[in-house]
Amino acid sequence: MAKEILPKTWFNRHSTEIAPELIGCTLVRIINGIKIYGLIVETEAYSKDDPACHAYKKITNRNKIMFGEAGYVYVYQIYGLHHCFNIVTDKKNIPSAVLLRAVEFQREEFSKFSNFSYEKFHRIGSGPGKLCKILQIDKTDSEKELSENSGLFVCKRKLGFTKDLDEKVKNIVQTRRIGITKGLELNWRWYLKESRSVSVRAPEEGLQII
DNA sequence: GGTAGGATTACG
DNA sequence: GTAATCCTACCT
Repeated sequence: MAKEILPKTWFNRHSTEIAPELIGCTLVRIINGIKIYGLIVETEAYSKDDPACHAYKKITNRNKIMFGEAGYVYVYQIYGLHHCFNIVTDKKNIPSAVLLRAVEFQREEFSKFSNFSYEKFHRIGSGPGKLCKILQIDKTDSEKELSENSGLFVCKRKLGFTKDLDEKVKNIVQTRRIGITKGLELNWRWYLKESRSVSVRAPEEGLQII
């Protein structure tokens, strides 16, 4: 399992650069002192000048964290029911973030969840709301810094990840974002094609690949 | 002070 | 296809 923590400075770039690079990295959530590891398999980028971005129009109390420095957490509630987990990217005053849309758990992680068997719940992290639910992420986590201390951080890809992808003839699909009404022309979603935990697959899967 | 609608999910 | 469910942003 990956253990090298990505420093805050790693996120200090455009969200469209970060989002595909986060595929294959590991989100680590600490609950009651226990580390739960989820492989990041689907992300979306949001940025300045992007009509789908919550910070498109102006700074508000909700979105202000996106205007700050990279490596912080932005969580918001949607449809009154679900939470979405984002990592703030890019330089200060350039509002942008990457939405984590799906994580995949190895079979052994399931012993850390009570009442969730691998057989029935292997897609328990396949959706932005679902991954927040299983990892107990909510608005109280918003504006925290990614760190061991805050119980939320990201580890870099394991050695050989990109090489493995090359051998499988590229395996990251780039396609349209989900659930938005504006900015649909931007293909700012990326997912790991081979993952069983992708939330929504693109009909054109296999055409646009990295 | 009121309200439209949303970066979703689960179920039929 | 659509109900569930509530906060935020934006309007008066």
